[in-house]
Amino acid sequence: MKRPRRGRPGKVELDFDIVVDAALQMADDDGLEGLSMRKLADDLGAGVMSLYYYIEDKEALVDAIVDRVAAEVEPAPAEADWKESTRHLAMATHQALLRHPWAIPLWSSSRPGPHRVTLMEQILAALASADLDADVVDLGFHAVVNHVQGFARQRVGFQTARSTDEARLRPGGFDVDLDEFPHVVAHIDYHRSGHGRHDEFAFVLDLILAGLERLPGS
Amino acid sequence: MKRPRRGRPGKVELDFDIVVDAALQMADDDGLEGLSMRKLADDLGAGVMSLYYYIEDKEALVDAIVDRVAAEVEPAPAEADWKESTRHLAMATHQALLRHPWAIPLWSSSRPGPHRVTLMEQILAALASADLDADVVDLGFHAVVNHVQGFARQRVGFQTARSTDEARLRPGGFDVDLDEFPHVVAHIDYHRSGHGRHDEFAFVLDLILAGLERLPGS
DNA sequence: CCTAGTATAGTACGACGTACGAAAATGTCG
DNA sequence: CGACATTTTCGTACGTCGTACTATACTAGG
Repeated sequence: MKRPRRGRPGKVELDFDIVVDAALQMADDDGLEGLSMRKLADDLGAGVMSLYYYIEDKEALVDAIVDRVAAEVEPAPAEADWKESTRHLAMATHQALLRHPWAIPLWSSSRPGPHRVTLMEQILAALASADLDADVVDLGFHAVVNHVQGFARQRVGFQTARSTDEARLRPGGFDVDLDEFPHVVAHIDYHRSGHGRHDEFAFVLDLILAGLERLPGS
Repeated sequence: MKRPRRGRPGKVELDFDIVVDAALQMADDDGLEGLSMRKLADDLGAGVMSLYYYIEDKEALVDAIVDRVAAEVEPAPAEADWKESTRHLAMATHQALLRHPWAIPLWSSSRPGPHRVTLMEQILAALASADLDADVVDLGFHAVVNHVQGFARQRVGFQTARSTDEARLRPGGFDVDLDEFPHVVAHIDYHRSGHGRHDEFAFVLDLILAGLERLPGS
């Protein structure tokens, strides 16, 4: 059934998608810095340089797995109005980023692939479908995007700093005496106590969306 | 005048601050990925391993130069009210990040040093001095921080993508056909034409601050 | 003078991304 | 059927990186 292969036979048959899938899995397991070409090839049972037949270089591979994350964000239902659509897209993006925390720092920095551009298009289209000035659309777009990325970053940042053991084990070069920073302590406690925790993300998101309507542009 | 040195003499006298200063300079010149221990030692005319007498490892060094950036943010004048203070801190941070673009991705991810904690404290203190609920203080803090970081990232992102030459020279693994994404094209054009350019950062910042007052908490 | 502490470095190891080019299969054409 | 181009795989090797280990040279204190 398997159509005969073309080139020189290897231990396994490779493929762009196979390579990217394995890379995504490895990033999910070991983080971004745990993703190396050599380990990836070993995982696949292939030679290192075989990978380079399908990808330009490691940077392109990383771009590809980031775009895979963007592909996980499902479009909003067709009948949704602009606010529901934007809300849906923001929350779906937020959840995708939490599933792949290594992607958070790359979300806006690396070159966007087709799926991420599609996602941008959907958000912009949703905002444009409201009766808002172009200024307000632009503003709202960045507000939403910043909120998604900023919140995700803060969330995983606190997550890793949560286990006080690790924080003590790795005091770093600095030992900041927190007693001198009462507001910072209060802020940390606020989050620790799970105060805004329930769904702060959605709450602030709705504030942003509601705020857009109030602006001069309707 | 120069007090006699203690240890084995090297070609130059080292020091924590000297090392960090040179590292900061190198990051400013060549970016984060251009900062290597070897080049840093060469720059200083010292041996590579000499650096490790003053710093734990490269990560700690990076933490240190990020904190230097935070140190460049001057506190708000004492007579300013909460809104003026927050505004001042946000804008000063924004400008510091634009002076050191390599620091933007690290701003929230790496372990905060004393100066960054001090900056957080100042922002939180400013917000707390207003008559706002704790919820609103928390919300406002993250809104401001996200805005600062998100805006800086977007700014330098567009800056590098600005020269259309480079964007064409490096088409990457993807070639996204922009014709299918009219809203994205419009959005890019909007920014290209320098529309919101004048001081969009401050404009949106003021919107955020004004929005905080309107919330149930006064 | 001797010992402890301080400061500087050379060497070497393992990991990384990847340039280069050889090699083995299949397809096409005479 | 044979010659050649094309497609795919991969071994080797180079340069770079962070840094563990160790040796060394100086000063201060006893």
